[in-house]
Amino acid sequence: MSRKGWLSAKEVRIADVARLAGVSTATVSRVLADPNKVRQKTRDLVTEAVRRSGYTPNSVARNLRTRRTMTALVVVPNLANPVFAQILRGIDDELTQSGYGLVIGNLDNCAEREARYVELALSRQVDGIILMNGRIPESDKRTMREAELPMVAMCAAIHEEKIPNVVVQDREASRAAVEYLVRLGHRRLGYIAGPPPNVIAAERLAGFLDGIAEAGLTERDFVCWEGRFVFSAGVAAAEAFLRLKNRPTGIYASSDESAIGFIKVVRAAGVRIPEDVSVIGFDGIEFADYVEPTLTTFRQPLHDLGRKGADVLLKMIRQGMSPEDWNVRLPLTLLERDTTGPFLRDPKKVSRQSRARTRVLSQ
Amino acid sequence: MSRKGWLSAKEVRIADVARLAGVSTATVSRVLADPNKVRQKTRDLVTEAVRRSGYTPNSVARNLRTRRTMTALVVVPNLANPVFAQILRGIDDELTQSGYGLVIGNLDNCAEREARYVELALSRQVDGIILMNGRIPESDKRTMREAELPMVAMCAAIHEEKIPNVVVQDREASRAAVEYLVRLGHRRLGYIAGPPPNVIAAERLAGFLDGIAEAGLTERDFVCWEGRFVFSAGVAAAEAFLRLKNRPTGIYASSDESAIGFIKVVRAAGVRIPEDVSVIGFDGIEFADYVEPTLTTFRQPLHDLGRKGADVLLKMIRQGMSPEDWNVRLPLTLLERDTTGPFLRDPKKVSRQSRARTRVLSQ
DNA sequence: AGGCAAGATGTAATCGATTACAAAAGTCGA
DNA sequence: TCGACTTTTGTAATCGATTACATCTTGCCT
Repeated sequence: MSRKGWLSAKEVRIADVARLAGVSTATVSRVLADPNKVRQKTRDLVTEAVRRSGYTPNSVARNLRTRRTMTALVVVPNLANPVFAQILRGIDDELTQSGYGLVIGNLDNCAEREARYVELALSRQVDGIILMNGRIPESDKRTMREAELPMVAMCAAIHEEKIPNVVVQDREASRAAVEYLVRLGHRRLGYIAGPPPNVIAAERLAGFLDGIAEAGLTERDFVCWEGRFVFSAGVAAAEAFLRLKNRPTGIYASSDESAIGFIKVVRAAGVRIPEDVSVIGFDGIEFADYVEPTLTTFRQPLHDLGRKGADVLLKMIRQGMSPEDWNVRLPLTLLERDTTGPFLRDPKKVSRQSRARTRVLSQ
Repeated sequence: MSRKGWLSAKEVRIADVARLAGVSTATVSRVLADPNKVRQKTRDLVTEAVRRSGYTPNSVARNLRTRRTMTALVVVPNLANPVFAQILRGIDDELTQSGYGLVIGNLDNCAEREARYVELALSRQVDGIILMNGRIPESDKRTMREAELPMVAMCAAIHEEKIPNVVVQDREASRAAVEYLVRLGHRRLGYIAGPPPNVIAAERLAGFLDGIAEAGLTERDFVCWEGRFVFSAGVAAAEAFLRLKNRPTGIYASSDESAIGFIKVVRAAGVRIPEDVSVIGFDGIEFADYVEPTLTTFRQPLHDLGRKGADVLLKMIRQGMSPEDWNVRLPLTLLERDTTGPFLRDPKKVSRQSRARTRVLSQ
């Protein structure tokens, strides 16, 4: 009952191949799934019939019967963010290697879309889910837990049983960023935060405050600006910064994009980086090495993070929901470049040394 | 016959809902598909049963029966490239609006993966395909044409019947870029190309040559460097540039990333932009506005391009393969910023004026 | 009340594979 | 050559929805 136009061509089914090869559909199926199960001679017959007919199995039918789709759903808050793009590549590599495919669900910070993806998952179109959005409605969590669908949370610590977290050491690295600025002599700091409801943003903020406390600083020694991990957030922070009478000399931005936005604006206003103000970012996107001056930042092991997340998901899918604790927290690397320098009481002409150092965050 | 662990929970099917509501499965199905087809009273009964049981239709089964998946496959060469990320958002918006989902196939410049996606498409897991890879093996083209799967080519002119192209005016804009540099007085030009097998790269190169011819320049007046649209390509081009005795003063890079990579390296070598060398890019990625100096470039209407591509695909899916010519070629916008300036015979101290102009490419 | 059209619901076939189970074919030693 | 056992193949049920067609209600007009 082929439809209007484009399906009119011969739609070849497994039965056609079976007829052509003079065997049953079961045999054809077996040849395709596990060739050793059928005799060499029959196998050749079938293989030839498949080739001649140009048969491709209908995987929708297969998925229905096997109750598996060999596909995982990955929900990202924002595809345009290079951080997620890199993580996705890691996930993709790992899944592909195991014969799984992936569907990417882009939220674009639009809650409404979220429902669509929950739906997708619940309707058995995928075998598991990786969530990278920082906040998930309670109702959805409940629904999905009830559906007992394997699920891992990345970039967003979900404190739920049965949902492992695969994340980086956001809090520790944030603490270390402050420590780094303090060690350079900065005693008045600024922080460009992430969006408040986001769990990662909260972690990094906590780390920042850890560092503040550790350095013996108080509330009067720092300023916080709210951001959304994007360029424009840095721009807004910079504008606020420029209005201050008593400006911080050390800025920690919780994302590279916001660091870069900040730098652009303050430099345009005549502020020198790093002579007047040091800036350190977070993420380690490729771009950070192409701005002027090159951005000091903590690099996330994005590709590894993706692989690890997919690895954990695959384990859950294959072994069923496991009681074991599969939480993972990967360390970051400090890339010390040109936007940070020692605090100068009297910033005059300073010859900038060019660097090329990289050291691993010690914990 | 629930599997090992995670499927042991009650798997609720349409029959369960039907029983609960005291109606047939047909009625339940109708309520879900088109509520007006059933009487108010029955409808309420069913709705309530659905709610109570927590039923979600199994879309794999539905897809098998309806022979549609309401899903499109989008193949991209490189997810990490912000150009594709933006196009994807446009595609996603359009598809979502029409109730379609999308699967993203990331090639990562790895031909082997390509086969996977052809397979995916052929196995009826998607209703249509959008291809953004610049080169598609002949064999695949044939296979897919035979399968008569709706397909549109974006960012890659495929000269095939039944495969509409939705692209930007690569060639025209390239020509205009040269014209722009020439009008500024530059008579010695450099071109950072894309990867040769890529159709887009070829279009842009052709446009560059158009511009050269139009300006009355000859082969001795320009240099070409091969690239791959990425940062590192610009870096390599810059190194070659620096080795030249008679350097070009106007550079046209066929991607923003390569322009940015180029600028970073030549500036480090003491070349001033735009006093010594003018650089114009192509793409208009957000990032181009955050480098120093801000990059003059042709902006692609990425979001619109994505929407348009998806729109054409949906038309093909809904109306069948059409003989009509659905080719689309969108215009670009010149963003005139700070990396370009007039040719200076004797480049001394020049006060740079800050700009904020944008004008639309006239064709 | 009777008749008829329109509307609502149910029955059962169908989509295209996989796979449990049964049946047939092959292998091998006595 | 005859079981006994293993390997290979076939038959038919199954996955979970949709939908053509048949049947049953309902409403309305005379």
